Amino acid sequence: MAKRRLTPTSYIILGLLDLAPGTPYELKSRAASTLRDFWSVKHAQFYTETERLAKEGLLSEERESEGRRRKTYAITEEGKEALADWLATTGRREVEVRDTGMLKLFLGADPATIAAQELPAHRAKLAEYEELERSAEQMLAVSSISAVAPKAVRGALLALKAGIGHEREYVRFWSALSEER
Amino acid sequence: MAKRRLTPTSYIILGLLDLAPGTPYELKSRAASTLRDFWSVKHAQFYTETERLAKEGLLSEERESEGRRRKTYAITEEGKEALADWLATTGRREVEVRDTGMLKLFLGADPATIAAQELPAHRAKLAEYEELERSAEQMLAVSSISAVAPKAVRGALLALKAGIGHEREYVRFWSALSEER
DNA sequence: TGAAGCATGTAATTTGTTACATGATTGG
DNA sequence: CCAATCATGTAACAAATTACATGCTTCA
Repeated sequence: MAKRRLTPTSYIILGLLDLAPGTPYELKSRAASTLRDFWSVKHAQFYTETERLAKEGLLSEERESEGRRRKTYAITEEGKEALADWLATTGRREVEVRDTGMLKLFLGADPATIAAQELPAHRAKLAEYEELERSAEQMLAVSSISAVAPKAVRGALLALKAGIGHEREYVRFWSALSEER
Repeated sequence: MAKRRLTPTSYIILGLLDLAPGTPYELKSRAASTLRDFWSVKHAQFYTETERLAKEGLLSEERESEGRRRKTYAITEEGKEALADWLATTGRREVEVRDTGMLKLFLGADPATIAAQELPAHRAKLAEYEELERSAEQMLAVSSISAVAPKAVRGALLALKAGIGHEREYVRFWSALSEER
């Protein structure tokens, strides 16, 4: 079983399955919102990548015997190890933005035109995040829940806070460009 | 000549060639720093993608007859049109972050561990950007230059300013997490 | 003068994306 | 009960990443 280097996509799947077993479809749903904003995975990948990971022994696979014969995956010990290793190690880092609006601006597009499209989108995203944050914090405020909340839940909230900061920055930035005369 | 949908990578190449003709290797160099931080292109792509674009008539290709027989590409009228269209249209937008540190945090890694790696990297990036900004602004301050500066130069500066804002935000964010007890 | 490291490409492999299909549910 | 839409998956295609090669400079 040749050890390939796992991709971020692999770890996303491992991480999501570390919370609970599920079908590729469920994973796709869990990955919707928030996570997709900073590392999107197309739905077909949940099928191909789970299969690969299962073949490598990092996931176990169980197929319904009747009906739709859905496959449910669960993380194995080996999978947990791989995930934990990656989370703990301080290896290759990478930060990249992939923002089509910014790219257009960079390449010489008219700032006001782009801003007109970007500003409302970022405002909306910011509002969405703030709403999410409110409800998440209410939940965690209930101490009985926060006591058992897995690391990843805390992590998701932190990432959300980061997202809010960046969205504020985006709103600031594109606002300034909208007003350009 | 079937019209495929061009990718951001295609437009990056078109945009860089819109400034001046060049070999794939030169393009790679132009794309280093700044641009790569928000849309990275691996060096092999500069070879394969220029070839595709040339085949589609968006670039013209000229090969040295002696020596290393390097290929120099230039943007064609058709290419300029394609670029301008894309820059002017307000189509599909996409914003994605692709930040391995944030992803680890999201998936449950220990915040302080990640912060210890991220914070210095972002501080360094911020310093680099600020330095770049200073020299760019000095250049543009010379009015004879700024008068002829192409749109893309202005755009690059704006994108740089955006980058600075985000790096500040990153520094703020990871600083807070480093202090966590 | 030889090693290191840029410059320059191509090929192989892996990933990611798009397209296609079809069964199940549910609101109207 | 029918049209959306959600759920579920596979297959084909395109793009990106990694590996492999090798000629040129340059500096110790």
